[in-house]
Parts: sequence; structure tokens; C-alpha cells
Amino acid sequence: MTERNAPSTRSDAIAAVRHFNRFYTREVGLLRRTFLDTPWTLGEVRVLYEIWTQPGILAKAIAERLDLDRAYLSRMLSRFERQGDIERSACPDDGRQQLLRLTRAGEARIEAASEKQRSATENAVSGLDETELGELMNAMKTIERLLSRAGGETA
Amino acid sequence: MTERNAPSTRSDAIAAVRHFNRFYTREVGLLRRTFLDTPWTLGEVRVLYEIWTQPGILAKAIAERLDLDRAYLSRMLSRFERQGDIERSACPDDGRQQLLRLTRAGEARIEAASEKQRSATENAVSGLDETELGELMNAMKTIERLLSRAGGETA
DNA sequence: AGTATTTAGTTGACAATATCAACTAAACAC
DNA sequence: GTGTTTAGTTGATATTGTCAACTAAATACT
Repeated sequence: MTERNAPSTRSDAIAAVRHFNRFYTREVGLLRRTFLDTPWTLGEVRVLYEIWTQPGILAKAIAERLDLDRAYLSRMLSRFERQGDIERSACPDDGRQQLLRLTRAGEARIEAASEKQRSATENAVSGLDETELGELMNAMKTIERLLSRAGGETA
Repeated sequence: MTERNAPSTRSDAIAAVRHFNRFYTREVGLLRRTFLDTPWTLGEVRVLYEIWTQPGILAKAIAERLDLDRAYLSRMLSRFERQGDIERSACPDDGRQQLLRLTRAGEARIEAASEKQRSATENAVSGLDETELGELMNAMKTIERLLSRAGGETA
């Protein structure tokens, strides 16, 4: 495994990507069971986030985007509704579909959760100065740009 | 949210990190149930990977590193043993501990899984030329360097 | 030495999360 | 209008993750 600056081979690059995946999934704490100290799990937060940022979104769209089982998602949405975080309204043009949106209360709660996330992130980058933050942002942009047009998952 | 090149504020950087987290967890397909078409889940592969790369490792060390419940891990290891992938031997200096290592068969299987991962990664970066691969590697190194000395998780 | 405490790992009971297949009702296609 | 697809639901069940109680070995204390 070449540890020098310039990548010498394609297989070095692949190894580096896989290394990064292991690092990053650990760093981000994705294997963690509960999500910070919000009332939700990571998966739930992601679903609520979709609804938050795209009010009126359909369950189907969420299931596709986050690759969730429809049955699982359906139950999750029922729970959110029971707990007063979302409301489901019939879609005028298509009676099978339902439009999802957060209630006021749900919005307040997801905002609070989002703020907790934000401050966890702030803490994680607290040791970096302005220059390093710039580097970090550029590096993230680079990765996103390069990987988002690629084919599948990086595993 | 500033979309220009230079980061203007710390809060822009935090937003960018969170954006990247969402992107990357989706990209890497971590919410996925099964792991490629290996016989294992992502969590299992990670445990086996630890044993593979650090033969003789203790269950305790794995639990700490991957932040797994000890009960959960214990059952997972029993399963691996039953299926002939690992063996557990008593530690000479401490009878409470057990040294974990892969069997030949287990090693072969994890190598096969690893190869599948590798080729998935290869596919994911197949659209990139040599220059871009270099950029990608540098970006990943930068992120790892900057985040690994930071405090907690980036959420 | 002999008792108390800590430590590594296991077990039981259970909760949370995820999956699959069968189902309803609306929409579409012909 | 009958047959098919589609969005979402429900039931049954598997898998995964959690907590607390437990065993056996090591360490600490007196």
C-alpha cells in the first residue's frame, strides 16, 4: 500500500476509499443505536428530515430515496402521526397517495433535534481554525462532486 | 448558505459538514439491510474485519472499538464459531479472556467478501480518471486528518 | 492466607428494527 | 367494464440491539 503523496495505482485509490469508508462510518457514529438524545433514531430523523425539507412529499418518494421498506415506513409514519409530529392529507389528484407534512409541534421538535446535531458537529470541528475549516469544506465538496456522478455505492 | 468558494463563516462550515454527512451515509449505503451479497450484515463484516486484521484480538477490544454491546457481540461470536469462521482460544495469562482469530475457512470467506466490496468500490470510482482519483484520495486524507483529532462525532 | 471488588464474557428476557407476503382501494390501460 | 398496476396498510415473523443478572477468573485489601 503506497503511503506517499501521489497515488500510484488505481488499486491504491480503491483501498484508500475503503479505508475512508471505515473511518468515516466510525467517525460519524453510524453504528450507534440512539441518535444523540433526541426521541428518534437516526432512520427516523432522516425520514422527518425529508418531510421537513420537502413538505407534501409522498411516502413512496421517501421510501425510494432512503431505500426503506414501504411497510416499515408506513408504520413509522403512523407512529409519527399518533405522536403529533406529522399530518397526512389526501392528495387531490390521486386518492391513493397522501401528502406528508410536519405539524407545528413536529417542526419544533425536529428543529430542536437538528440544533442538537448542529452543536455536536460544531463540537467536532471546534479544534479547527478558519483555514482548516476551509480545507475541510473543500475536501467534502470534492468528494461529493466526484462520487455523486459515479455509479453505485462505494461499500 | 454561502455557495461561493471561500467559506465565510464557521456556521457555513458546520452546515457543510452536516450536508456531507447526509450525502455520504446515503452514498455508502449504510442504511442498507444486507451487505452486498455476502452472508453477513455490515456489522458482522466489521467484526470479522477486526479479527482478520488483528488476530488474537479480544472481544472486549472489538466491543470498544466498534461500540457494540458485549452481549450482542458475544452471541455474534458464538454464531461465527458455530459456522466455522472463527476460533476462540483461552488466553494463557488471563483465563477470563479469549483470543479470537479466523479459521482458514473464515479467512477465505472474509477475503471473498472483501473482494466483493473492493469491486463495488472499483465500480463506484470507475468513472474517474487518474487525476480525479488523486483528488479523491487527497480529499479523503484531508478529512480524516482534520476530523480524527477533533472531539466527538460529527452527527 | 481470606474476603471484597473488578473484569471478560455469557445467558435470559425483551424491545426495537426490519422484512416479506397478503391485502385494500384507487388509478390506469385497453 | 374487466384486468393490471400503484400507493399504502396490515399480519406474521425474523433480525438486531439492549439491559440486567449471572459465572468464573483476576486483582486488591487487610
